[in-house]
Amino acid sequence: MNIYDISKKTGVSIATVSRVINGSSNVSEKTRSKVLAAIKESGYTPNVFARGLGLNTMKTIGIMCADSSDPYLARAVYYIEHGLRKNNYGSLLSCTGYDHDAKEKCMAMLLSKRVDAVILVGSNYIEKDDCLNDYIKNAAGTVPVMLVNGVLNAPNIYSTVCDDRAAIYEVTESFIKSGKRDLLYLYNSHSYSGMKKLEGFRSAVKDAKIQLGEERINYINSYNVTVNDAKKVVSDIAAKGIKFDGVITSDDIIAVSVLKYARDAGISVPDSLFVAGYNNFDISECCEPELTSVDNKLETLCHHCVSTLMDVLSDNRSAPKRMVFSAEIIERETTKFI
Amino acid sequence: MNIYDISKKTGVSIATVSRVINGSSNVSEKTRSKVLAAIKESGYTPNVFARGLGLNTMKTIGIMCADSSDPYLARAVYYIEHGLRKNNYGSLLSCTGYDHDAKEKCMAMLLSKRVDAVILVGSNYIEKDDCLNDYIKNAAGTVPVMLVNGVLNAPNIYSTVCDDRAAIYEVTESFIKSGKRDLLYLYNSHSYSGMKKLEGFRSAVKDAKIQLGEERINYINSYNVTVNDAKKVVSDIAAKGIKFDGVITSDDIIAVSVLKYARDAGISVPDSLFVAGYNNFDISECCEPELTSVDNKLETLCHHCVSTLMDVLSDNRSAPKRMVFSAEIIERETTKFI
DNA sequence: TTGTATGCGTTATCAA
DNA sequence: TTGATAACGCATACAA
Repeated sequence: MNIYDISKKTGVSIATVSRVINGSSNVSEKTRSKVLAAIKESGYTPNVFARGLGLNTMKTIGIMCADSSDPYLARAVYYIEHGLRKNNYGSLLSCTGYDHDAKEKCMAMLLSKRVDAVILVGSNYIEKDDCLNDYIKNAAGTVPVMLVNGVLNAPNIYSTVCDDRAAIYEVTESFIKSGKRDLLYLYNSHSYSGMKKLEGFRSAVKDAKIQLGEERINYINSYNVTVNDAKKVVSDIAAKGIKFDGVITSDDIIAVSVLKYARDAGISVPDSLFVAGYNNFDISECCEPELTSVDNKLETLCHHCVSTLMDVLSDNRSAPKRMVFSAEIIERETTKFI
Repeated sequence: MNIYDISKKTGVSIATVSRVINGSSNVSEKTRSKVLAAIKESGYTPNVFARGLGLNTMKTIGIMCADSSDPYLARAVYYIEHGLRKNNYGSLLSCTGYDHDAKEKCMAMLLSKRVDAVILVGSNYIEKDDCLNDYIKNAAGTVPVMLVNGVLNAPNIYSTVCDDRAAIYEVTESFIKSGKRDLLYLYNSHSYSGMKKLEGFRSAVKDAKIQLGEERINYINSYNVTVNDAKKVVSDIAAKGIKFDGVITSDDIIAVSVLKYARDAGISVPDSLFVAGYNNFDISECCEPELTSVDNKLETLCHHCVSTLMDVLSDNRSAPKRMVFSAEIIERETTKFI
C-alpha cells in the first residue's frame, strides 16, 4: 500500500495525494475528502523511509544517557521523550555507560542513523580534559547537540543546567547558621555538576570563615554507589576520630547511608547530626527520618531543553546557548534549620 | 558525500562500492582495500534512509513502557536497549503512560515509523478485557510483538514472564511455616502479574488451610504509590482493629510503608511482624530494617526477550512463544524464616 | 487546482 | 570480478 495505490483508488495524481497528506492548502475540498476517505479506508501510512530519503530527516532525536536505570537519568529520559513526542519527534535511546570509548561509539551510531539532534543527559558527559569532548563538538558540526546538566562552549551546542553550586552553597550556609561547624562533604562524581556542588560547599565554608581540613571532603569512588558501600566510608571516617555534626552529600543515596551509620552508632538525627541529600529522590521519603534534600528541577530543565531544541530545529536564531535554573531545598526531618 | 562520490574517487562503479560496504565476497582484494581507504578517508557513512527504503528496515525496535522513570521499567529498558544495541538494532523509546488510548496511539506511532518489532515492557499492557488487547494483536499482524512480564496468546506475539505466582506462594508459605497466621496482602496493580501474585498468595493460604477474611487483602489504588500514601492505607487497616503479624506486598515501596507504619506504632520488625516486598529494588537496602524481597530476575527476562526477538527476526522457526523464569527470594532483616 | 517528471541514495538483478 | 540499471515511495519544481 503506497501513494500510487491511493492515487489509483481516487483517480487523482500522486502529487495531489501527497498534498493532501501534507496538508497543502491548494487542494479542493472535494478531492481532499475523497483522498482522505481512501487513505482511511485502506489504512495507508506514508513510508517514512521514502519520506526521510527525500527530506533527509525522520524526525528522530538521539538521546544519550549513561544509564537509564539511574533514577535521576530515568526521570530525565521520561520527561524528554514526552516532550519530543508531543512535538512529533521520536526518541532513539542509547545507554552509553560511563566509559569514554563507549560514549563515542554510541554517538557515532546515532549520527549514522541520521538523527536530527542529540541530547546528552547527565553531567557525566563533559570531561575536564577538553580533548575528550571533541567527539561532542564534532557531532555538533552535523546536528544540534543539547546538554542537560552539563556545559560545553562550542558552536551548535546548547546547555541547560541547574545551579548546583548555589544550591549546595545555600544548604551549607543553612547548616552553618544553625550552628553546625564540624561539617563533612561526601560526593561521588567528578562531573561538571559534581565539581560545581563541591565548589558551592567550599565557598560557603570559606565565606563563613570556617577552617575545615581536607579530610572532611571525601570522594566515594563509584557511579552506582550502594547504601552499604557508602556507609562503610562514613564508618571509616568516624573510625579515624573525625567528629562531625553535619553531613552534606551530593546524592540522596549517600545521605541515606549516613543515616544508617548514625542509627548504628546511636547518633540522633537531627538532634546531634544534620544530614542533607541531593536530587530529592523517592528514597528521601523512604528513609527514617525523612531526608532533607535538594530538588534540582529536573522536569523544568528537560522541558526547557526540548523547547530550545524545537527552536533550534526551526531555525529560530534566538535560542539561548545556555540556561541556568535554580534549585529548591526541600527540608524534611534530617535537619532543623534556624 | 554519497556512494557516487566514493565511486568517482575510486574509479569503480557504485555497485562495487555497495558490495564492499556490505561485505560481499565477490570483490577482489585490491578493489576492496582501495574502496575501504576512500571510505575511511572521506568519512562516508551510507545513508540509512535510502538503505531503509530499499530494504524496508532501519534495524530499529520500538520499546513501549508505561513510565521509564519507574525503577522496574527503567531497569528493563536499560537491559533491553543494551541487548538490542549489541545486535546492531536501535531502540525507539515510547513512554506511553497507563492510559489505554495513549498506549494505542504510541503503538500506531511506532508502527508508522516502520520499526522492525515492538517490545512491550511491563505487566500493565495486557488487559483483562480482551478486546482492549486488540491493538496489540493487530500490531502483531505487521511486526513481531514481544511481551516482557505479560502474556497474550496470539500469532506473532512472544511472552517472557517471571513466575510471580510461585514466588508469592513461596513467600507466603514461608510466613506460614514460621508461625505467622494473621496475614495481610497489599497490592497496587490488577495487571497480569499483579493477579498472578495475588493468586499465589491465595493458594498458599488455602493450601495451608487457613481462613482469611477478604478484608485482609487490600488494593492500593495507584500506579505510582508513594510511601506515605501506602502508609495511610496500613494505618487505616490497623485502625479498623484488624491485627496482623505478617504483611506480604506486591511491591517494595508498599513494604517500606508498612515498615514506616510499624515504627510509628512501636511494632518491632521482625520480632512481632514479618514484612516482605517484591522487586528487590535499591530501597529494600535503604530502609530499616532492610527488606526481605523477591528478585524477579529482570535481567534474565530482558536478555531472553531480546535473544528470542533476534531469533524471530532471523526467521528462526524454533523461537518459543512463551518463557517462564522463576524468581528468587532474598531474605533480609524484615523476616526470620524458619 | 491538478498532473508530470525528477531526484533522494541505496540494494539487487542481470548482463558482461 | 565488475558495471549498468531498475526498483524502493515519497516530495516538489514546474507545467498546464
